[in-house]
Amino acid sequence: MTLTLEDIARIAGCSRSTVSRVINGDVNVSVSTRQRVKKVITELNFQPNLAARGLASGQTHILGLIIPLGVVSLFTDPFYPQLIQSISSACSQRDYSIMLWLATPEFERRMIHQILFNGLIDGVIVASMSLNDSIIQSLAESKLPFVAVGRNPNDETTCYVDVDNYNGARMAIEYLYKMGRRRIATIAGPSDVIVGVDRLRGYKAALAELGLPYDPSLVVTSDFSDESGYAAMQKLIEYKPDAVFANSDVMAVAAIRALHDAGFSVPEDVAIVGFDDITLAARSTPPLTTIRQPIDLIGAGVVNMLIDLIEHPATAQRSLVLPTELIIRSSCGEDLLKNSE
Amino acid sequence: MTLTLEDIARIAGCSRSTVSRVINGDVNVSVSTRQRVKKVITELNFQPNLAARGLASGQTHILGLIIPLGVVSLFTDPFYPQLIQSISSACSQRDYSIMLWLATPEFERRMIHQILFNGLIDGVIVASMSLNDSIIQSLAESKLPFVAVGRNPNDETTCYVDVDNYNGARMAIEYLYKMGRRRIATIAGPSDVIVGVDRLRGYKAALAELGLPYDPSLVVTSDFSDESGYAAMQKLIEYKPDAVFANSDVMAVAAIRALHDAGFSVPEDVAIVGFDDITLAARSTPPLTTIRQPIDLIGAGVVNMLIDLIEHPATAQRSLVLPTELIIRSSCGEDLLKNSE
DNA sequence: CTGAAAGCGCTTACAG
DNA sequence: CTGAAAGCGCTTACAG
Repeated sequence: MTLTLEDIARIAGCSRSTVSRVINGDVNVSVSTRQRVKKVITELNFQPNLAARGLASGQTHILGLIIPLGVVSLFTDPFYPQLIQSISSACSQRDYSIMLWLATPEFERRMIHQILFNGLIDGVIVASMSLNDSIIQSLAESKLPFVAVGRNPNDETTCYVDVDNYNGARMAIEYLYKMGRRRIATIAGPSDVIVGVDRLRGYKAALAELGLPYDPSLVVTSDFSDESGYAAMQKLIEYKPDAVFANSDVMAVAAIRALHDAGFSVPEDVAIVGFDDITLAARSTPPLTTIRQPIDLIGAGVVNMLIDLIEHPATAQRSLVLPTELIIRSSCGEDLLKNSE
Repeated sequence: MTLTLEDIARIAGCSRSTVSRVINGDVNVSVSTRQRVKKVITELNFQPNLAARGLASGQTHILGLIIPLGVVSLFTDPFYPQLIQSISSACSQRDYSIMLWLATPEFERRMIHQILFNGLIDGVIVASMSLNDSIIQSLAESKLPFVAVGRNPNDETTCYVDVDNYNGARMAIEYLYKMGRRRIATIAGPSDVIVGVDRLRGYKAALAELGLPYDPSLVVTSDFSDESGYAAMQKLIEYKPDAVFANSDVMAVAAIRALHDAGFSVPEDVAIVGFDDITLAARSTPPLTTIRQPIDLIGAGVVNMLIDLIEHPATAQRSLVLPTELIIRSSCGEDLLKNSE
């Protein structure tokens, strides 16, 4: 039932080698033969068997996508689904398919092995957030091309695509300053999560530039979950910040809830800036001012870089750092500012 | 560098056929040979090449997962990420891998073809929500085993795993009745989405059983998005319902927001029941009473059914309908009830 | 520009 | 219980 190269060759009146050549865009085929073969392929809707192609050529046009789930399921944050979506769409555009591994600790070792040595994957994308990730190490030991979503400051060989978290955080703080806030707190990420570290650096740098004192009691650590955002804000309240920069929109919204529950209002008492610009941000009450991550560009960037790496094995580390953008809504009282200007 | 069966055979002192047999659990291998081979495999951490295995045996141990994204990105609802997670975990347990296709309309035709005829997939799971889905039709025409997440009343051949949406909706309405509500509205799904149709049937059946009149102005259609939940509630307000059963938690939370924004309180003025029991439900203000879908069981059910189908080709339609559960929190005023009892 | 042939790394009758 | 051999459907030097 299923067609093979041989069938197409017979019908087009040529050899299997020639059909293979036109499929793979080899230049050594006469124009007339090429047209004839292409016509047959299209009419019969022929699809080459990828297992056979992979075995013969070593290229499957399949990319692995590994998302370590860690302890807290990061999947409750819409950022990951959107990232998967953007990677999936970029793959389709480049005519690649994707195999997905949600690496829970329990299956991690077995999975890694499967992934690296099953000969089915041309390269892999790892959305690893933490320093010293064992997955990255295993990947590095294999010869498989891979690129990480998110940089790792301790790693000078892994190729990555990242977002400018440092400057994103700076922008947030500078904006809060411009809005008249002076006791600016932050709900930071865990210290082993790189985006959190970078955003905290940006926070501190901005305070220094603006001549604001750095007060450790205004920095509370979280794990990016809604609950920890809520709890962080509760802790912060006693230190009376007039603004909070949260490391994610999910936590920013949780912080707003914590403030409301404690009888404070946003932005009058406390201004809030989030990070990500997920759909939730525009719909919160009040709508959230936030730092947008260009998720579509991350997906496209990482897929293109990986395919490039597969086609032209890299000698040096490659990287792409995408800009963030301040999206002004009303959680910092923009309206008040406009009126006073 | 990468090991092959031949390498293992040489080291273990037997033929490649024998190694293949122990890997595949063939009984025709002596105990001593089996042990010797297994030892070598373990020590060298040998992983058979899946492309070669797929080509030779026709079985790749790879399952396709297709999620049609449709017009509205269903990915903003945490239900899908959780479903992916549960399917992924069930696959790992059964030692299968998964290829993911997020089928946007633009790539749909090409993808379908790729998926069906690339010879790389043993079977597919489709999380299709709509009637007359062209993907299901293409799948049915191919000989590839597949199972759907969600039943299709017009289709008596496709195997599926579903949740008891009909009785879930009934439970919701009966509970609202028990809480003293009599003007019970519903934020329904689109008419071409099956879960919506089933829940609407359950809603109507419950009204009939309880002797409540069916009032079409208390039924508003939505598309499962936050926005449409909000808009639906706004429309409903003029008909003065004292309770609303929303087709998803996302919409239930949006409805609460719409009520608050219009000056009503929940549950005093209007009681709300959602559907899904995503994490958001427990954290809304007030915490949401909802109908829980057993997402983990859906994932395990669909994966096990598909693998079973691959191993024992089915003659008849198979189905699995999982029970839903009423999770009582405070959006219907449970506390009031407790106090009055 | 084209075809015959070898080979990718497995599985699986077949023969013993 | 075990091995030699054919075959899965492709790609890719090689020869012409």
